[in-house]
Amino acid sequence: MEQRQKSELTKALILNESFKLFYENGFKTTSVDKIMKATKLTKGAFYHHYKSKKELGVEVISTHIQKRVYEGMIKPLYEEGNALELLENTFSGRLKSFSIYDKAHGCPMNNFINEIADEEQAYQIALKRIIEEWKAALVHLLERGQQEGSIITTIAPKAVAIYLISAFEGVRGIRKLYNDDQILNDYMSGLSLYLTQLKA
Amino acid sequence: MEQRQKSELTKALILNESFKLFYENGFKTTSVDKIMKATKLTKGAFYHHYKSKKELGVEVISTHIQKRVYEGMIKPLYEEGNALELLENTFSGRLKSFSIYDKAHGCPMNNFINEIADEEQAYQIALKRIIEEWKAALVHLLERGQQEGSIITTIAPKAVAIYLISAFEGVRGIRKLYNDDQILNDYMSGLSLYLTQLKA
DNA sequence: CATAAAACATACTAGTCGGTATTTTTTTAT
DNA sequence: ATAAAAAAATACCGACTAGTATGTTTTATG
Repeated sequence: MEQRQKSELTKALILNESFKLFYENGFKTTSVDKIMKATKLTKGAFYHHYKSKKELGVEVISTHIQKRVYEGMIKPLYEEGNALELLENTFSGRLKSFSIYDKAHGCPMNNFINEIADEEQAYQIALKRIIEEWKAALVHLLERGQQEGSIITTIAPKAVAIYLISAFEGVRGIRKLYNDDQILNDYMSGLSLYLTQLKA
Repeated sequence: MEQRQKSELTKALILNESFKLFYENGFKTTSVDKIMKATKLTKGAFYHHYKSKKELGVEVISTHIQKRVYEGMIKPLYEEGNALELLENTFSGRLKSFSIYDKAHGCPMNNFINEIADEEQAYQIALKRIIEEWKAALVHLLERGQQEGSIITTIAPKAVAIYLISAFEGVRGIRKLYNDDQILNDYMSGLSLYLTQLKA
């Protein structure tokens, strides 16, 4: 196989396996050994491609996690249609699409934020970038709704955006404590209510 | 000193120091050694009072953290006065009261939830108890508001309660990514707006 | 085909982890 | 005073940690 291609394939393998392990067991307690055991490669291979575990952590965030949030929560916001319906469909729809596995382990981004964001600026910056991208998409959509007359103009889009993101990330954590979806249903009722009140 | 008193003092010391370290550095990466170094006692003393680190973790949650949430977010909800004002004062007031230290490290409960709730049922149960107590207080207050005619009766108190808790815990995490309070101000605007829309 | 570089493997370090076994010190009850 | 029990200290275990040093194999290029 071509060298460059092989290298990229290996890095992708490491990224995939480490994301999975970070998601299931947390960042700190997932050792480089465990990751490389999952890839069926060795530690030598790891330190050939990454200079440290920290570098891997940042890359997992800025590629894998960023992409995941973008696909699930940001991209749908740029579609056409009624702004409030789009919001409800995106937030509720995402929750409904989660598997038991996803529900039990919460949001990968939120897990990172709460586990390591206060320990290393590099993580902080990479995570902040995702939130900012998400916030920008929400603000854009809310402003569009206001311009189109479907959303009341008395609200500050930025404030609503932060409140929406906060509640979503919050409930993703809280769901971990329960063994059923009641809490998610309550959240979705709460969300629906909130959005209704934004209707012009 | 009386034996029983001394024992309780030592346990309290261990609880205090471990809470602080868990809060600052996380549960998993805070070792028993580090905790006991902070107490200026030894590992032998620790395992005399606790049978495992897990037992300590559960006790930190069900005493220290439970009490902290109760004092800051639950107890104030049972005071007299307009329900919506009480809600705004409690949620916003709490955020405003946080020190830089508190803001940088997020919510101790939320940190535990996101770090270890999916790994051990004992933690899950202890944490769930806090959320349930909080939720019950919110539901109680919202129902009172409805009865008194200050809150619209078209909303489901349980759903609003979960949405309020989720957003609060969510923003406590997200704040970690920033070095200023802008995000908290946005959250508080969003909250204020939300509560206004519940007004009868 | 030779040579260099990239990709990966092996073996190791010094330190940390939760937990245990054993001993010493302190306190309490008689 | 003394024996029993509680509190705490000391020393240790095997497993694990991030990272390094030094090999070997594979691939690209002259």
